[in-house]
Amino acid sequence: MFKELNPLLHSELRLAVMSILISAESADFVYLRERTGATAGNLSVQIDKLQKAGYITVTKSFKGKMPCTTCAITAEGSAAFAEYVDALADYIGRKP
Amino acid sequence: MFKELNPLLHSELRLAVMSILISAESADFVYLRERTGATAGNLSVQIDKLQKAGYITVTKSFKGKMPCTTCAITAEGSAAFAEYVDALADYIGRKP
DNA sequence: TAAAGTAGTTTATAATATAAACCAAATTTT
DNA sequence: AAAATTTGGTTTATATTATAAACTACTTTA
Repeated sequence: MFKELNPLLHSELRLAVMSILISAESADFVYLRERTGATAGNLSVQIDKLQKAGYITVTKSFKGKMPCTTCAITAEGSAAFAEYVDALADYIGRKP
Repeated sequence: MFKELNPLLHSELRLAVMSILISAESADFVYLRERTGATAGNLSVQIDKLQKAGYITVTKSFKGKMPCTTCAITAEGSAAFAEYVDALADYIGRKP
């Protein structure tokens, strides 16, 4: 009955990041920090986990002279997100 | 944009328990353990947390000679669950 | 009556989330 | 141009959480 909830996605901040990237396709560190309201430290750690899981790609570049970290969702991340949402339906009683 | 996800409900097992109690109104320990697939120890701890939060009531009795722990959702628990589901919609992009 | 099962609780440990402290480079202020 | 501040992060320490393993108390079965 209850499907397992992917623990990598079952985290408030990582879920928020994935949620943004699902519709934005690409977003930089500062944007993600502002949209989620997270601290930079926390965001840094969670981005790292999502990247290591292969759910997002992280690209480092410069915008002018300032460093810029850009994140984008991968096909794998997109699929995992969809699966998570589907599993959640069991718990919250809303069929997708 | 992203509402806070009630950390008491944002837990796989506690969410499963609440989900069952939302539709069952009352369920005993063994039933909850079987439905969720959780270990008795974990379930015991999580039931305790939900009770302390005022989200469920826990009644101890005997079925024949065997002890029986029965859980039921409270109005407060029901409201918190609804609020959690509503907040989740922000993250998973499904309006309730 | 000994062994095995039931219904849990307590406790120890592993995993997680989070913020605080830090760093290097860029920018602004004096 | 030196000092102070801001920006864009990372690392690390700590608090919280989840979980299983070990335990208790009692019951049933062989």
